[in-house]
Amino acid sequence: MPNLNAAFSALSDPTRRAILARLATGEATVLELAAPFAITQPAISRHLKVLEGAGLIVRRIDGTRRPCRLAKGGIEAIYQWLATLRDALSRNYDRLDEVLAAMNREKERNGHE
Amino acid sequence: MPNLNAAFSALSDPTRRAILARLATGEATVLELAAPFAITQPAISRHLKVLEGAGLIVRRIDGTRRPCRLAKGGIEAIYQWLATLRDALSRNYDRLDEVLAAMNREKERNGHE
DNA sequence: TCACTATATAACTAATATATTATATAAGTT
DNA sequence: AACTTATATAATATATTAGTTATATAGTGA
Repeated sequence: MPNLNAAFSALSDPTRRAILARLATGEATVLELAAPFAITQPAISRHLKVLEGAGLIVRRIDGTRRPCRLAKGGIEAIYQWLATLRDALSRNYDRLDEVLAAMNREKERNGHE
Repeated sequence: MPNLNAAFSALSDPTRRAILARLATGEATVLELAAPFAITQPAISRHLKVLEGAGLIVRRIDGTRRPCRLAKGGIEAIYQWLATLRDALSRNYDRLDEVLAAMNREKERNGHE
């Protein structure tokens, strides 16, 4: 059971989503990740800490560098949660629409606006 | 372009995720959605407002009731964002692992710890 | 050793979010 | 009309978050 709270919360920030998108193309160091943004390095370090805490990235040590990459497990976990919701929705959607349509038809018959 | 910030932020709250899971089984009113939780009705109303603002649910009017259901489009949008990230990750994952393994082998050869 | 580079942490500020209670609104019932 | 039910809104307290600047830590290389 991964931490969905932390993971979705981490994803709610556009800077962090951009960092993840960048990491989808491969490993990168903190400064490399910081480069495209107009915010300071400490701010990026904090974003990375959030992403790591949420299980969305992992880091390794290479001298003074801390290269980051995506954590497959964490991303898969939230993907699965959403997939489950989406599937349940799809399963019920047509039926639900039918029910609602029927209710509307009934209202019409009863002379409601 | 849906509002990913709002959508992921909405999903970061466990009460709201539980509400969505409940709605995956079909429409429900505010009080029905509030029933399982130990928080007040106004708090639930706010959660629903957040979910609606994020495009994850829609509401209709039925007398004094405001039945809610999942908004297929919003859920599909974030699902797709995650699917894209996941796919990019999968595409790079094996190759990346190979690169990292190669780097480690090289380090070993160079006598690093 | 000294200076430089890469990153992290601390202290602080400003903005945002969640919950509560109290109250308003509007529809349904008698 | 009066009472009840379903929901929303306002006011408020508290907690969390994201950013800043300043500083610390730890490798790297001359």
